Amino acid sequence: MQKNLSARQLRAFLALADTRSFTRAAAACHLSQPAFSALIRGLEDGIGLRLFDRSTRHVAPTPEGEAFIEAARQLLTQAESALDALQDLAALRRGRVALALLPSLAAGWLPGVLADFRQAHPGIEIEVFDQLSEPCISLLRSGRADIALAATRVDSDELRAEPFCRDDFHLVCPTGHPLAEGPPPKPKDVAAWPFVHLSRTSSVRQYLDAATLPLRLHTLMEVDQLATVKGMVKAGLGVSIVPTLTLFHFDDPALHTRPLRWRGLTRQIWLLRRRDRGLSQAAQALHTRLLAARPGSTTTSRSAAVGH
Amino acid sequence: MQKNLSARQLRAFLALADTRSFTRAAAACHLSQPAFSALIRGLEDGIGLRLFDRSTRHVAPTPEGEAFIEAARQLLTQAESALDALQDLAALRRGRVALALLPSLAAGWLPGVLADFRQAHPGIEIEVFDQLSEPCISLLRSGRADIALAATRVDSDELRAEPFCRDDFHLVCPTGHPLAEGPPPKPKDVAAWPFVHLSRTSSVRQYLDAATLPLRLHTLMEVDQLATVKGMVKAGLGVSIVPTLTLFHFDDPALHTRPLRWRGLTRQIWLLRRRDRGLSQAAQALHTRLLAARPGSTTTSRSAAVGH
DNA sequence: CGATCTTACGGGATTCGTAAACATA
DNA sequence: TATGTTTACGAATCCCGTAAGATCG
Repeated sequence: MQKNLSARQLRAFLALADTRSFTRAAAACHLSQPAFSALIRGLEDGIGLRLFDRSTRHVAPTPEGEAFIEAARQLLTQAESALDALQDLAALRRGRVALALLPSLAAGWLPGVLADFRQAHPGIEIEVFDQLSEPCISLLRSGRADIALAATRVDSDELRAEPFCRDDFHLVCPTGHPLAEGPPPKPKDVAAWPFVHLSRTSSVRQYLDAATLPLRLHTLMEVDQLATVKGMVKAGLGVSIVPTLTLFHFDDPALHTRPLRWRGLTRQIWLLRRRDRGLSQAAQALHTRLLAARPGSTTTSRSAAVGH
Repeated sequence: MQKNLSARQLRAFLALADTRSFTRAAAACHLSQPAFSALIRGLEDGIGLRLFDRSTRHVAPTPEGEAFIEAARQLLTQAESALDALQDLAALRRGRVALALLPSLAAGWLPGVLADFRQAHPGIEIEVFDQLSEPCISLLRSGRADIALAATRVDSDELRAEPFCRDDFHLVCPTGHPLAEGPPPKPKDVAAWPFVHLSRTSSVRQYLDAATLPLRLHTLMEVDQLATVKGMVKAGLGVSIVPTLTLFHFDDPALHTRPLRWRGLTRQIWLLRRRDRGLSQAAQALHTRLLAARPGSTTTSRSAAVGH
């Protein structure tokens, strides 16, 4: 039994049931009256049942037609609501996107991007996982995140990595500290001072160790949070080296920061996505914005404006 | 926004989501693969959103397509169930019909008709109102009955009457009674004996009075129920005259019945329907059977077989 | 006889299937 | 290279609108 049923037929049926006139219903459907008549006949033929009693002067639903009115109305409503929901997604009026990224990006750079994004698409729910690279990748693998920005390149069967931005490092020392002035400090210069390290779980430590080899920095202590680094350095206990992206933590008159150009002392941030699943429209839109506002891009985003 | 959505599109969409292959889904839809491809493209264009990510080697729903699967499945299920319900009505597998008719018809003639009808259409619910003509017509007017068989002709704006059958009258007397034999009795013959009348509320009384004018029958008593008439006559208290259709009440060796051919002593039974509303398929089917099995028709119905 | 639904019919759009081109693993 | 999707294209079908016909009040 080849049942085909179209939304137009349902709309025509309801229009006829409402107006009880082929002429008026045809007008309501923007059709000529004979075409409308054929549409109704097609519906009736498809069902194998007469839905309207028509004499030239009077049109009324048959008892069966009457019974179908409610069902048709409901059906059409649901179809339209389903399509509306889909079109809301297409138009970015609704949706959801989950982003996993490094805490440094999440705190300093992301807020401005999201502010723009949210203003453009207020209906889209955003979930942010501000985690280190490893958890970010797990979130992506498990499907809880759509996109990840992490310092680890993972280009596997499941995941696809593309370069996102580079992150340089800055020296942080108290204002007036000897390292704050003069020619750009070398590893040996920094090694002369007590150094506040970030914990090993952060990828930063690995970059530092690699870039200072064969020298070893003079470790004063290891801490987990950048805020702690700031406090220690500000108190004059030592100096530190932190990624440029985290500099917003150190915006303080008592502190001085200066860029370092040591060989190898730069890290790559990768944008990671699942290979098996495309991005939702919302994720796509956010992806576009992330790229447009990537640190170091020429496009001035609100994040840059706020940052300085 | 001209949303048109057809069941074929939904079926195609679901087939593709299930099989994840244009080729297999096209086969499932009995279409060539390019035609199927165009169908999907038409759906996507109509929505304005890509529903599948396809590379030549892999087909998978986009996140939005994924979200639509459930809605589409539900929509299609409901559409099919609505159509099935309608086709059940068309095929007389389901439905409902309400018939209002005189108690005499309801008890004697109707059961056989309904037995046949029910056997042919077990899924159709039947409601019988066994009432006198007046209530029958009220039921029809109020819409609680689809068809009425009554002794009153009502041909108004609302109701349409067509002749259904004629009903003659029989004399009822005890076996061996003088009126049981000899030439057909005339009114004056019957007037010589005590007579058991049916109550005035029955139309029978009016026909009797009219047919015996200017004579008046010798009224012994008035009762409401035919069973009471039978009891009285059987006890030898008097004789009576009853419609032929009620003769099944008097099938008793102690009683004798014989037809009367008095002028005017015949009543017309009318089949009444609403003028504003067509009959449902179930009512239509019953209507056909009522006519086919009408008393006096050549067609032998089960009612006739049982009646004798 | 007038309003309204149905039928008839020519033109245009849609949709089909076959065949060739194209793309990815 | 082989499998599977898209594009190209001619043919059949469907659908629409105009015009004529039928029917009921």
